[in-house]
Amino acid sequence: MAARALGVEPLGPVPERLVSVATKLFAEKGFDRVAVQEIVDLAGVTKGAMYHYFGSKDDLLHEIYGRVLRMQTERLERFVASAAPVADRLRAAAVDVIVTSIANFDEAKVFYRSMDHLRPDKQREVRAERRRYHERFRALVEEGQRTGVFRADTPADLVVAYFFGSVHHLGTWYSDSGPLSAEQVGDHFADLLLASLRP
Amino acid sequence: MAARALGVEPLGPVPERLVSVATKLFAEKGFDRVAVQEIVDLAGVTKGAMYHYFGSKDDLLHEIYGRVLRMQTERLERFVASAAPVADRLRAAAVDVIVTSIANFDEAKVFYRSMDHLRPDKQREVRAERRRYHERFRALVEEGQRTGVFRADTPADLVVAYFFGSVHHLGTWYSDSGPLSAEQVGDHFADLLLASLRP
Amino acid sequence: MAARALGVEPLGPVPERLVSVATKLFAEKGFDRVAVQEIVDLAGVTKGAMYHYFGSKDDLLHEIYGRVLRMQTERLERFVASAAPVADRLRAAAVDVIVTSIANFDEAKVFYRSMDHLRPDKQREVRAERRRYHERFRALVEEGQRTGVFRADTPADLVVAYFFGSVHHLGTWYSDSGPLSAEQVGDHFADLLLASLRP
Amino acid sequence: MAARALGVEPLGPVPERLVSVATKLFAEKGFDRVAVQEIVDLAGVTKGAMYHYFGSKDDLLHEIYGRVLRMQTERLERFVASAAPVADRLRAAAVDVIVTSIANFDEAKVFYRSMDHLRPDKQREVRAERRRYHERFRALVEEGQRTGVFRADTPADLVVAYFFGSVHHLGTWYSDSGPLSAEQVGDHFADLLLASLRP
DNA sequence: AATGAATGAGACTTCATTCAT
DNA sequence: CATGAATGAAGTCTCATTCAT
Repeated sequence: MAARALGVEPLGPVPERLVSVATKLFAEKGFDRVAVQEIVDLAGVTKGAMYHYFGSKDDLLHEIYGRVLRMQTERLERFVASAAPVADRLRAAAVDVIVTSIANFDEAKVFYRSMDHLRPDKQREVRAERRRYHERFRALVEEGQRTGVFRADTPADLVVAYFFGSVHHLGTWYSDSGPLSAEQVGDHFADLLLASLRP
Repeated sequence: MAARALGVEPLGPVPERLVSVATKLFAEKGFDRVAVQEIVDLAGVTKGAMYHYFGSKDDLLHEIYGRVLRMQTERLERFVASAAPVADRLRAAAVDVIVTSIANFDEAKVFYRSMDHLRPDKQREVRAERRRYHERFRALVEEGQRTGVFRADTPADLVVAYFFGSVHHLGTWYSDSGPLSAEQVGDHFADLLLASLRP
Repeated sequence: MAARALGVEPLGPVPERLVSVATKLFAEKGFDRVAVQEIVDLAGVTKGAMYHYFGSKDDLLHEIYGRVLRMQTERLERFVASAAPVADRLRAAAVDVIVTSIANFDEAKVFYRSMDHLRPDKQREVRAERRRYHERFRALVEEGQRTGVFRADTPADLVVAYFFGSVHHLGTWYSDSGPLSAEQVGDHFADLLLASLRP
Repeated sequence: MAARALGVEPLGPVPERLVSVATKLFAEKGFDRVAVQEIVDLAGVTKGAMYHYFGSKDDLLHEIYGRVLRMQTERLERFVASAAPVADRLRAAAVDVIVTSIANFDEAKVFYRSMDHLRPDKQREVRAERRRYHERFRALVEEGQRTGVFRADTPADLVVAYFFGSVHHLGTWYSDSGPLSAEQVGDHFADLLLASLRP
C-alpha cells in the first residue's frame, strides 16, 4: 500500500524490487546518502523483508555490481570472439560499452562511483573481476599493436585507462535530454579511441 | 599544546592545518566516511576551533574546491595565452593538468569525487567555475579545428569530456609507486589526445 | 528492563510514557531547558525509541498541544450548546476552563508558555485552533451583549483577552498546596468576569 | 564597523547598547534562543567587551528586570500616594501599567516571560521585588474593600492575580498596528477591573 | 578597555541492524 | 516470510565562557 500510495506498482518479486529501487536511489544520491528506510519505503516493503533477502545494505550494492559485471563481461566476450578485424572488434566493443552504460545509466553511475562502499572482501572480488574485464579489453589493443594496426608507442594499459576514464565520466555530464543520443556519443568516443591509435 | 600532547607538531595556522588534514582524509575515505572528530583530532584542535573558522563540514570541502579551482584556472590561463602554435598550447595544457593533478593528488581526488557533497548553492558556484574552465580548454580545441590543425568531425565538447574523463579517472589507478612518473602519464595522455585530433 | 533497572515501572505504551514525561519536564523547566536525554531516561527508553515515534523534540510538544486543544474544545462545546441562560453558560465555561487547567496543571503550563517553541507550520496550526476556541468563547460574550444581559461598551475580544490572560497566568502563582481549591479559584474568577460584564 | 554595516548607529555607551539590543532580541525570540554572539554583533562590539561589563548572559537579563522593576515601582508609588478617591487611584494605576507596558513593549515581554531564566538568587530577588509591587497594588484594592467602595467577597490577592494575568498576556496579542491604542486598551481593562469590583 | 581564538560539554538527530513475534 | 519497535553508537553542530594578548 505504501508502494501504491507512492505510485509505484509493486511488480515482480521483492528482491528484484529492492535492487531496482536501490539502484535508482544510489545513482541519484550516492550510497551514503540513502537510508535503508528510503529503499524499503519506495519498494513497498519493510526493513525486516529487506534483511530477510540481503544481509546488509552493502549486500544490495554488491548485487548491483554483480549484475553489471556479468552483463558487461558477457557482452565484451561476444565482440572479442568475433572474427572481424581487430580494429572493428575494438570499435564495436567501445561503442557497446558506452551505449550499454547509457542504456543502464543508473547501474552505470553506481558502478563507477560506489566501489569504495563495498566491504573489503567484496571490494577485492569486484576489483578482480573488473581487472579481468579490462585485461580482455587491453588484449584487443595489444593485438592491434602487435599486428601493426595500432601504433605501439603508448602502453596498452594507458590506452585502456584513458578510454575507461571517459566512460566513467559519462555519468557526470551525459543526459538523455541532451542533443546527443547514446549511439552518437558511442560513435564519437570510439572514433577518438581509434584515431588515437592510428599509426 | 593539545597537538603536542598528541605528538603532532602544530604546523602553521589552525585553518591551514584543518584544510590540509581534511584534504587528506577526504581523499582517503570519501567525504561521508570522515567524521569531523577525526579531522580535528588529526589537526590537534577541538571541534569548537573548527567551527570557529568554518561554518560546516562542507565549508571545508568548499575551501578545497576553491583552492584547486584557483590553481587550475590560473595555470590554464598561462598556456592559453602563450604565443605557441595551438597544438603545442593544447599539449602543454593537457600535460600540465595531469602533472598538476598528480602533484596534488589528494586535492585532485577530492575534487573529482566529492562535488555532490557540496550544498546546492556552493555546488552551483563550483560547477559554474568548472564550466568556465572547460570552456577555455574547449576554445583551444575549437581554435585548432577552425584552423585545420585538428580534425573537426568530433564536437569539441566531446573531446573535452573525453579527455577530462581520463583525468578524473587518474585517482582510481595512478600510484606514485607505480612504473610511470606523472610526466610520463602526462606525455602519453597528451599524445593520445593530440593523436585523436589529427586530421 | 532498562526502566526496571532504573527503578521506573514501565506504565503503558512507550509513546504515552514519553508524552507524559515530557509534559512534566517541560512544565517544570521549560522546553529549551529539557534535554531529550532527560525525557527518554525518565521514560525508561532510548533516544532511538523516541525518534521512532516522534519526528523531533518539538513533535512531542505538538502532541501535547493537540491533546490540550482537543480536550478544551470538546469541553467548551458542551457548555456553549447547553440550553441555559447565556450568563450561566458563560459562567460554567469560565469555571470549567480554570478547574480543568488546574486539574491538568502540567499540560496547562506547557500550553500557555511554549507556543514559540513549535516550528512555524505547527505553530500556525495551533494558533488557528486556539483562535477558533477563543471565538467560540467570544460568541458567548457577544450573545450576552446583544441580548442586553451584559454591558456592551467593552469589545468582546478584549473581554476574552482579559479573562484568558488570567487563566494563562494561573501557572505562575497557583499551587495545589495553597489555601484555595481549583473550584474556589474558578468561582472567584468567574465572579469577576460576570461582575465586570454587568450592565 | 559591524554595527555600521548592519545599519545600526553605535549610539551611546557600550553597556546601554548591549542592554537595549538584548531586550529587543530576548523579546523577539526568547532568552534561550538568543546567542550571545547575536547580541554583540548587533550591538557592534565583541564578546570580550560584553563580558567586561556583564558577568554572564543572564546578567543582561537581570539588568533588564532591574530597569523595569524600578520604573514600575516608581510609577505606582505616585498613584498610590495621590490624594484622589481610591477608585480613581486604582483606575489610574491600572491604566498606567498597561500604557507603560505597551510603551516599553520589548521590556514588558521579556519581563513577563523570562523570569525562569534568571539564576536562583537573582530570581528570588526579582520575585521579592515583584511581590512588593503586587502588595502595593493589592493594598489599593483592600482599601477600597474596607471602605465599602469595592465589593469584598473576592480576596484582593485574586483580584490582583486576575488583573495582572491580563497585563502579562498583552504581549501575546497586542499589536501597535492593531485597531486599539495603548490608551484604549488601558481604559477598557481598567473599566473591566473597576466594574468587577462594583459592590 | 577590548579582542577573538579556542574550549569542552552537551544539544538534537540519524541510521544500520537486531529480535521477539 | 515478514513485521516494526527498539537499540546504541555515532554524527554534525551550538554556545556560554575563558584567557593570552
